[in-house]
Amino acid sequence: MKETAETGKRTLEEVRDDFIGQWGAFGSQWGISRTMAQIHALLMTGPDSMSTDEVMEKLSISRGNAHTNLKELVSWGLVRITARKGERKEFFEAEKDVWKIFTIILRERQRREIDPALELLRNCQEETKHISGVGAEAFRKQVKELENFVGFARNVGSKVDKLSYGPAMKLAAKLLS
Amino acid sequence: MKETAETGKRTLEEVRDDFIGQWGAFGSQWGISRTMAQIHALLMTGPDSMSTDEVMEKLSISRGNAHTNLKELVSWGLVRITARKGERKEFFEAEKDVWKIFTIILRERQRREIDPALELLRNCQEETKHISGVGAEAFRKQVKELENFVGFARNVGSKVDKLSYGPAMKLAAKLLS
DNA sequence: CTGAACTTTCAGTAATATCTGAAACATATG
DNA sequence: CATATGTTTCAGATATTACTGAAAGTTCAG
Repeated sequence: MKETAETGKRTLEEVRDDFIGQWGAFGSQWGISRTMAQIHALLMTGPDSMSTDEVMEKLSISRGNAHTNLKELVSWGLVRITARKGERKEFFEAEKDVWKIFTIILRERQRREIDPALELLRNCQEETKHISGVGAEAFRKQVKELENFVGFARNVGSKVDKLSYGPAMKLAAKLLS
Repeated sequence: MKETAETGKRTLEEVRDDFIGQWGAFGSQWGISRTMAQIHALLMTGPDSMSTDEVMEKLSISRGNAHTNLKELVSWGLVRITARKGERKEFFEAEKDVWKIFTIILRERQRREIDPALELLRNCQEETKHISGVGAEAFRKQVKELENFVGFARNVGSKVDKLSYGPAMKLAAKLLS
């Protein structure tokens, strides 16, 4: 926690760099790479779009790393490519609307994790249908219950995904009351 | 996908081992270690509690690894230590109730990830309160919005945590209608 | 107390995930 | 074209995380 000697106050740049670093650490606790989360934090909290070179510079990372993670963010839909007149370079700007960010991540994780998990659970039941015995019963029962729950969670997720911020808040207000 | 040559059907053990393996892979996409997820899957889908040695044997892992991850599961509250009469060893049994499993994980992640994130967001606002300029405005605005959203999500999570399965289903039914 | 049964720790090793830097590729400009 | 500018790829290097196995620690029965 670097700070100016005199006042005990840190500059915007110091606070922001700190934020970006820690946000990256959070990201890596999830399945997201540290750099991807950092770039997202960088673009999200800045006023302007940035080029690959600016991102490299600001985060002290290699071109390859910057490139790969920027494109990964674009593929998630969390970052868009924009143009600046008179410039040939690509510039990147982040989605800033938190509800949109949330639904994008929700959708992506459903697709990448929930759906395959559901399929696994269904297959396991299908394949052990014909087997009897205490072991098979225990296995099937638990897998069935997991499937019910995961399927249920998936439905809730899909529904929430379709909501926009306002209605979602209203619904939550009801829940929280 | 090993299967018996004659029938095209796999045995319970084959299907279950496959399930455990894949469940472990899902776990490692989250912040959970592969082994921890595998042990949980193993205990959850079996009819009986198991000793450390049985877990080692079934998953072909070392004693140290089995031990560490079993204790980690116990610290999460996903696994309990039980005794068997006439045996000095510790036996481990998993929580099987899916709603309980869900709320345990929810609570643990709130504590480990959401709360620290909220603190970060609050600090960042506090520390940049006094700074002006377009960069500072953009930063503060975005951080504020993130804080609102994360705080909101935390509240919803806490509320859900306190629900039991029945009421939760009812609520969800309303949401899904 | 002594040894057997069991649990815990941890230094070293292995596996995995991530990053770098440079070369290949693509495209626009004069 | 030839060159400059910008993008993409990827083999090798590095960093991070997880695992092993053996030794030390603990507990209990006789």
